[in-house]
Formats: sequence, structure tokens, C-alpha cells
Amino acid sequence: MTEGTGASNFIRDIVAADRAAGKHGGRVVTRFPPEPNGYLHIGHAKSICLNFGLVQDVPGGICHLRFDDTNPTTEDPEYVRSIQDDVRWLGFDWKDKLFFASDYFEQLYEFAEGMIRKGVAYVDSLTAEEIRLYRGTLTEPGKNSPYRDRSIGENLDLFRRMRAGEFPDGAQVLRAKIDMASPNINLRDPVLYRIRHAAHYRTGAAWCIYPAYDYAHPLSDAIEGITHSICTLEFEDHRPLYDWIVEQAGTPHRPQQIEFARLNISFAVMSKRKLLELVEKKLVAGWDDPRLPTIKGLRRRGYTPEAIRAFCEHIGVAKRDAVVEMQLLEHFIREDLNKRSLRVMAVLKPLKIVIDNYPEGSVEELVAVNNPENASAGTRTIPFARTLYIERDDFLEDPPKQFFRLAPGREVRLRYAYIIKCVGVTKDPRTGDITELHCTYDPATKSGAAEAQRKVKATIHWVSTAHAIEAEVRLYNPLLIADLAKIPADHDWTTYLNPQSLERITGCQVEPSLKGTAPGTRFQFERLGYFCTDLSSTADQMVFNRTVSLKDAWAKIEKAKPSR
RNA sequence: UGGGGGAUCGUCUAGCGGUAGGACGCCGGCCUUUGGAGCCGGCUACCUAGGUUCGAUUCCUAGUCCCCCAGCCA
Repeated sequence: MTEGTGASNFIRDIVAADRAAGKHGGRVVTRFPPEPNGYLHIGHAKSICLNFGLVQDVPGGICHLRFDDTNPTTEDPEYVRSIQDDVRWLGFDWKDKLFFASDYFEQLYEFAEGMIRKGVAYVDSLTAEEIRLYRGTLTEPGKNSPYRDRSIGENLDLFRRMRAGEFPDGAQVLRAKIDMASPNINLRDPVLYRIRHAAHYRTGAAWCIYPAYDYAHPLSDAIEGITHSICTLEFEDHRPLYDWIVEQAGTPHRPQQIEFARLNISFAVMSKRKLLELVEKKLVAGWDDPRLPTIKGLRRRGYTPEAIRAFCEHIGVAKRDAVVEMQLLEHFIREDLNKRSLRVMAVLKPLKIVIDNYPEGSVEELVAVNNPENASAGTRTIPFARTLYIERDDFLEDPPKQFFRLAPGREVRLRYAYIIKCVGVTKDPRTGDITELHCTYDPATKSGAAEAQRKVKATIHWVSTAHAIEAEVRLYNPLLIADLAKIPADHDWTTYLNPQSLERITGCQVEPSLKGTAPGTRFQFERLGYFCTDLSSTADQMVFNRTVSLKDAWAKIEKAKPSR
């Protein structure tokens, strides 16, 4: 049983039981084994937290980072870099245990010759198409390849010539000799090696034959002394093959494969293939586009590693297929940011107001708290003057019943400042749009003053027009609909793009204390939500990404607005 | 109609024979110098049918539904 969260983690229980039983000499060695063919996303974070988390409190426990780079055509060093970067950013450390399956190519090859000598592997000269036909179907057994019974000598010779580059791609494959009639299709003589005359990003042209996952993975685990090889559910059927490979190779160490359900999140595209396509077709700005559930995207959006880890811990580890709601992820970032982010005032859609009875040219420095829940965050001063911006949505000329903010003749408090009353509305004579409000303030109601106790129905945020800094904000929503993962490969993507996924607001006015803010700093804009200075912001430019909105303020505000 | 897995509130999950708990979400209230946060209360669940048992979410049997597998991807 897990403590604290109550979330399940049956693998933690297995590991604990194995340790108690003294299995593997009490050692626990796990590994996170990504193929460097894309950027990591929140689903990988679950696996990372699991694998690294499992060894965290185990004396001598270690989690390896191993790149499963057995397919030269899809892999790239850019992905290797980004993956290492993301794992570190998430707060995990593989120490000196960084490995590459490609480093085992020679060993893997030797094991293969060994299997040929044992008579449990053979070179097949059937075409890919023929192999598929011979494999049978889900309900019909396959049949043996005519090449299945080649002599050991002939197999060895052929395999060596495969390695030497004597054959073109697809001409030969090395297959395990298991059982073409097995009800488990993975056991119908799976392909172990294929010919690929392609340069590998690490081994270059050294090889033209490459081991398949089903062959390389268990052996890599065995070589590294992995005790618990954790993978996702779709590999359950492969476990007998995994065990077979390890058994036939005769390695001293026997790792154990354990499967768990991969993470799905509502409204998020979690397929590497589809993410790649979105990036390549430039339907998003890149792998770090904040609308994407990639680690880089979440990071740019302002998510913290702590929040992601807490989320992964909370959702648990089980074997049933699950789709976690996006709100749960948002809950964790909100909870984390709520403790650490500074509160500032910003006006997304400015409406100018003039306080008629406030002395012209006068500027007051008002004290504002940086985080009401954390006194150590301190205070800051904000300038107050005669002309201010307030949120356009905070004023309605003809307010409905549930609207408590500013309206003609009505009073409202300006946060950290005074109670003001709206005494006039200026409109553009041609369009009828409200261009400016005239207000009066009550000097006795200054925030913090002894006689400032008078209550008003609402408090609104503001910035001084003379001191405000203009910024760009981007409000993000997840890019795509939930079952995108199920749409056919050739479907028109644009049909599925969410038009509301990105809204840019360029005229947003922020309080002067934000000037020079370091990229990546998180703020809570009073009443507007959580924002993060975009990692791409420069000194002379301020761009804020919305990380997640305030819980339900938005919905309530929308509800309070007149519907017509 | 081959094989492998899985079914508990709307969602993610506890439970391993003894009043079905937590979290998200939602609803309501309190509080508040923002309607946020916080606090309090409420909401809804054991796939079905038999059986074993004093008692089954838990054990047995038979079904039902969902997911995965026929790449020389991982």
C-alpha cells in the first residue's frame, strides 16, 4: 500500500516484496529507455517518475537512462539532448548510468551468433511480404518458412554476410526459431535482425544490420543488470519472448518485465507520431509549443517539475486503461504555483479611467503584498495616479443582477487603493464604444487606513496608465480534441485543430514591478490566472503565457456577464 | 469464434471476507480589500447472473463489455 496519496502503485509493492524476499540480492535497478525519436511528453513523465521514484529510497538503488536507439532511420542527437535535458529538469539524476543500446551492438551480435549455433535462430530469405503471409492470422496458425531448417553453418555464413553488407535491405532477416503455430503471434519466429543500409547517428556506417526491439531490449536489460524492466501494457504479449531471449542468451542476470498502463490525458495528443507530424507540418510552433503536452511545452507554459511529479504520484500506477482529466493536471500546477507565485496586477483588456477629484500630476506609492499566503514573499509598492487602466470586463453600463463590479453611479474598491465611484462615461460618438470612464475617489478609504472599513461589493485590479508596461500575453488551450489519437493517418488535421487554442492579447498593461523579470518567472495576475514570463521573452519585450486559469473565476465571470 | 490484459463515484484511484475511503470535478455555505485562495457541508460507484458464506467489491462458476497483438517500429 502506498502512503500519503492513497494512489496505487502495484509495482512499488512488487519491488518491496522482491527486496523482502532477497530477490536479485536485494538490489533494485530500473531504467528509463526512450528511443531518441522525439521529445518527451507528460506520458513519459509518468514512466520517469515511476522508474526513478522506485529506486529513490532504496539503498544502492539506481535508475539508468538508456537510449533505445536500434532504428537508425528515426533517431537524432537532438532528441538525445532534449531527453536528457527534460529528465534533469524533472528533477532526476541517472548519475553515471547513461547507456545506449547502440553501445551493445557488438555484444548483441555475439549473442545472435550464439543463438544460431544453438540452433534457435536462423536466417530467413523470405521477403517482408512473404513473412507476413507465412505468419498466419490471429485465428490461423502460421507456417514454417522454407528456410527455417538451414544448417547452422549456412545460417552462420549468411548472418556474417548480412553483417558484411553483402545483401540489400530486406533481403535477409535473422529470426528466432520458436513456434509458427503459437497462439501468441510474437512467438511465431520473430525477426531479431534486419538489414538497414543507413547511417546511425552514433555508430555511423559501422553497421548495416540492426537488432529489433524484442531482441535488443531484454538483452540490454540483462547486460545492465536491470532487475525490474518496466514498460507499458502493449508489451504484455511480448513478455514470453522477452524471457525466451534472455533464456537463450544465457546471461547470468535475468531481468523481470513488468507492465503498467500508459497515461492518457483528456484533450491532449500523446502520440509521438502525431506530435512529430504537428511539428513537421508546422501546425504548432515547435516541440515546445505551450499547447502541446510535451515536457518542453508544459515548461514553457509555466508548469513546474514539482507539480508534474506530484501529478504523476497522484494518478498512481495500475494496469487498467485510464484517461486522466486535464483538470487534475491543472489542479496540481495551480496548487504549486499558488504557494510560490507572486501576485501582481495586470490588465488584459484596458479601459482608461480618470479620477476627477484626484490631484493632477500626483503619484502615490501604495503597498501591495506579494503573496497573501506567504508573508516572507514580502511587499512591493505600486504607483497610483489620476488616470488608470481597469479591466474592460469590470465595467458594464447596464449591469445585470449578478454583476457587482463597476457601473454608472456604483462604487467599487481598487485593490490596495481607494473606493471609487463611476460618475461619467465617455463614448466614441461614431461607434458608441466606451473610451473612458470618469470616477471620483473617497480619500478616506485608502487601503489599510483605519477608517477604510466601508464595504463595497467588489474589488477590481488596475494599473496606472503612466507607469504601466505594455506586454503581450498568450492564452493557451490544449491544441486538439481528445480522440485525435484515433483519427486516421491521412485525415485532414485542420479539421481537428481547436480554433480557440491560442489567443494573443497585445496591449495588456502590467504593473511596473514586472519590468526586467527573468524569463520563466511565474506570477498570478490578480483575478486573471497564472502566467509565466515566456522563456523566449527578451529584455525589451515581455511575453506572458497563461499556465492555467484560476479555478472557476473565468466561468463565473462569464456567467455574470449579460448574455445579450 | 486465437492469445494476452482490464472492469469500483463523471474522472483517477483505496480496499484483498465484516458498515465502500481519498483526490479531481460538480453543487451549496462561510470567509475574504477581487467572485481567487482558504474553510465547512453535500453529490454520485463495486459490469451482470448464479453459487459458497452468518456476511461478499473481495472467493468460485458462467457470461458481458473494453483494451492490446498479424512492423524487417519501439
